[in-house]
Amino acid sequence: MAHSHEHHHHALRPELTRNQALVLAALNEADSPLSAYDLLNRLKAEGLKAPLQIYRALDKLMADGLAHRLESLNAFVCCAKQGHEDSSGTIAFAICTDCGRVDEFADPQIRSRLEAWAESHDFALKQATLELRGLCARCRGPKAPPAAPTAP
Amino acid sequence: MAHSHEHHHHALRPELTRNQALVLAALNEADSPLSAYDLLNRLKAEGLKAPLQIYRALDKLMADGLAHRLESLNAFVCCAKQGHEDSSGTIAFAICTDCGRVDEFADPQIRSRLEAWAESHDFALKQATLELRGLCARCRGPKAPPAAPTAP
DNA sequence: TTGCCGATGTTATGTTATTACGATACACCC
DNA sequence: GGGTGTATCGTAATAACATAACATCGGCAA
Repeated sequence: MAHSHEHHHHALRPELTRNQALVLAALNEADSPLSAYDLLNRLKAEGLKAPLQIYRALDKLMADGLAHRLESLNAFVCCAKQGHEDSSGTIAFAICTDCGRVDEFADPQIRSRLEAWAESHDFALKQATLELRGLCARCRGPKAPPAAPTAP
Repeated sequence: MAHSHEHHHHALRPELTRNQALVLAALNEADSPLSAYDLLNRLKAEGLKAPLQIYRALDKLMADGLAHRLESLNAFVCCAKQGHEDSSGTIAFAICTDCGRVDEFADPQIRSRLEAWAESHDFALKQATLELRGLCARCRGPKAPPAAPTAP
C-alpha cells in the first residue's frame, strides 16, 4: 500500500480484505452481472488466479449484503443499496435479457403475500429468490424512452 | 419396437418420444428435484448415456409445461398440474431445505404486483422465477401438524 | 514463545451445461 | 422410386460453474 490513511473508523463497514475489495470494485464497475469466472478474468491482473479466491470473496460480500447472486444467471451483482443496511427484506431483480442490466427492488406487498402463503402452508420461510426476465425500458424498443424519440 | 399399437390419437398431448417419456417418468417417481445428471444416472439402465439426451428431453418437457427448472437448485421437477394447461401464470416453488420436497403454487396477487412493478418501470416482463427456501410442514418440527397436537 | 484462528494460495477434482457433427426416421412432394 | 425438409437421436468433446483438500501465512491472546 502506498499510503496509510486507510478507513479505520466506524466499524459498521465490515473491513473488507484485499480480495473482497477487488471483487466488490469489479462488480461495481460492471454494468451487468458477472460470473465468478468473469471476475476471475478481470482480476487476473491484480494477482488473483484461482476460482476459489473469487468464490470466497463473494461469499463474504453476500454475507455482508454487499453483493447478490442471481440464480437464474449463475452470476453476481453488487447490491444497489450499499450501506442502506435494510437488506432484511425480500429482494427482487428485474433482468434485461437484451442488455443484461439488472434493476433491484423490494416490494413489501409481494413479501407479505409470500409470508402469508408460508404461514397458511406451515412453511418456515427462510429465503426467497425473485428474478424477472424481460426487456428494460431502454431495450424494449421505440416505445417512449424519456428523451430520445427514434424518428419523426 | 416389439408391438405397434402406439398412441396416435388426440394430438393435445404433445406425443412424447421415448426419451422424453423416460425423463418425465423419472421426475414423476422422484419426490424431490433431480439434476440432469441424477436423471442420467437413473436412466442409464434404459440406455441413455449422454447429458444431451437428458437436456433435450427436459427442454421439450419444459416447453410443453410438463416440467420446471428450479434455478436455485439447478434441478428439475415435474409440473404439479400436469394437463391443467393453465400454466400461463407465474408459478412459485417452495423448496424444503431439509427433505428437498417442493410445493408448487401460483398466487395471482403476487403475479399482479410483479406486473404492476413492470408496468411502472416500463419493463416488458416475459418470465419470472420465484423460489422460496425454508422448512416444510413435515420438517419444521413438532409444531402442530394438522391432527397431532403435541401435549396439553 | 506458543498456540490458535481466520484468511490465503494452490492443485486437483466434481458438477452442470453446451457445441459440433453425423446418422436415422419419417412425412411430403415430384 | 428418388429427392427434400424437418425432427429426433447418438456420441464425443469441451465449456462453464463450483468445491474439496491441504499447506501456509500473519495477527493476536494466553
